[in-house]
Amino acid sequence: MRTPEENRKLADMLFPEVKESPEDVFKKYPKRNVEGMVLRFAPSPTGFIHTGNIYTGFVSTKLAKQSGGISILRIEDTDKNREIENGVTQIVQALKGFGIEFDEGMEDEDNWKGEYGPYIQSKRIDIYHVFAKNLVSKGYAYPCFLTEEELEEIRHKQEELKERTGCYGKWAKYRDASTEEIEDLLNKGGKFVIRLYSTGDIEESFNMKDLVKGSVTLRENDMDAVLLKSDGYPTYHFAHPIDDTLMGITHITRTDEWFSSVSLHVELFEKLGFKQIPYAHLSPLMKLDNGKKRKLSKRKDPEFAVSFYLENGYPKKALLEYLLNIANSNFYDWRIQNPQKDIEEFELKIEKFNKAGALFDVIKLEDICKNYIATLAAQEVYEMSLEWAREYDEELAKLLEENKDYCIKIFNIERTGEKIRKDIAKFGDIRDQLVIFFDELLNNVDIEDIEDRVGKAKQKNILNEYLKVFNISDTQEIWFEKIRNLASELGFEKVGDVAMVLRVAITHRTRTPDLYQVMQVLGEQKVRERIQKYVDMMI
RNA sequence: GCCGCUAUCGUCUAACGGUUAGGACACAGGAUUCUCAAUCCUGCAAUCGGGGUUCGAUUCCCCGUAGCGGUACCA
Repeated sequence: MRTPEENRKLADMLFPEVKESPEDVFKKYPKRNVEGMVLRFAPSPTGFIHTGNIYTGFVSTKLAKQSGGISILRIEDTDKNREIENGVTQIVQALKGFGIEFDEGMEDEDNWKGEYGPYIQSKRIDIYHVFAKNLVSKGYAYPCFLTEEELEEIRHKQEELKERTGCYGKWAKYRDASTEEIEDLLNKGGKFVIRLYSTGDIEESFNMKDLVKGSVTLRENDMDAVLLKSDGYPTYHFAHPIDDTLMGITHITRTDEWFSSVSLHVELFEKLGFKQIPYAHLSPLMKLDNGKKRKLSKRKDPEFAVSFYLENGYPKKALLEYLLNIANSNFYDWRIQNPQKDIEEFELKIEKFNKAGALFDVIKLEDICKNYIATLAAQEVYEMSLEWAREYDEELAKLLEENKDYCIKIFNIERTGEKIRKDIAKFGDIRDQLVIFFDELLNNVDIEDIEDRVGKAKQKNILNEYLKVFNISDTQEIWFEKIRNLASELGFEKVGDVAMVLRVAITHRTRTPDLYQVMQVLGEQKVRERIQKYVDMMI
């Protein structure tokens, strides 16, 4: 064991450039004076934004906002190996695309807003070093010179002995090394990391409250975890208590995978002399893989990349609704009762979060999307489709731009009144729905064959007769009356058969929106043309 | 292996220790002055297993089992 005096000397030896004390640092980060929750979303800039990121980011900003608090975007870029160019901008843009914005934090690679910055960990190295030095001087941390090979060796030995793997207790070779030995290694240029000098006992348990999980029992930590890597960057474990404390975070919302490290974090809060910030561990989004549930992963599940939803044109708000539904499943009941309200008005409750991970259910998502789009006015559908198309389907964008009024009329079919059509889940579906309204698109698709139902001669007969009575200004009642009369005159039992012949002649499809409305939108001339063309084709 | 968390229809979930275990999505059937969609109605379908505690257990306790997460100089 080193004496307090030796530890102070060691601290100076290790961090000669660090002059500040923790108190000095705290002066730059005054206590906040806010009523609500101060929450942070802290992703790594790996260049891959996944649905889980949107989920955590959305939930954090929503909780902060509805409580009258502050939301922060902090970037955790302490792993240089995983960094990617423009990673920060990508995250910011992706979140912004979903309407998720923060009160403080990074705005792109170099800029941030807020008084508690820097909001990117690579620019906070000097801060971490102040606390690391302080910990060393108190004997709560020490330099460790174990190489990767040595660590590997230790692990093998532990496995052979069936002991827990890791750097702890008697296995932590350098925790009680003498100052002389350390100095010697330093002089030889030995690479080192700074480790926690853990005083926990794995045999001891303690209780704590997690805002989502409730009361939990944990073993004390006894691992001499790495605090500062050999490149001087902090590990997540070390940066977390420091950043969250300095930034005045009131509740730590993070994904469940961190739960196992809570006891380590608790020990760090203690050793750093910080007040423990309460945790809320959010269960992760899962997917079914070969019949097994598992956490969504970046590498294995490209379909959970946010870009997937954007490319297919899932309405962003509907995705948020789906995520809200996963967070607090009573959201759906609320939505049924308040079909028109904005999700801003729904109050998310942290204690209602589900404890187990939820499977990501695309079917349910599509249901929400359909319902969402059904609440929009034709004009809005047009605008959103156009916005999407401009980015992902230029040809469609052109079509929409050149036929604005016509398209709005199309989108208005079965959008008013009692029976609202719910067949659009995503803007990627729009193109297919427009096909029957544009000759140039219609000519490229095969005509659905209904000869089995109604023979050619009869079809021809129906159409010729219909052309004689067709009048575009008929009301829907008269329109239908005419079809019914035609059916009985020509000896058809079912009105549907006659309507089907008309439908196929006009749209080339057996399944379309309300035929009367479709014809109204197409206009008299086009309807006559198409019917005539179909008749001529019948030989 | 070890540590921890979780466990209700296929999925997301609800149920002061007392309910015919409820709802939503999906699915199936029916209704609807045209097909599809929508809408309405009906149906299908669950408390992981075993022990306790209790008059009574989905609910509390224990033991299994399963799933998930962690077990890194990744976050």
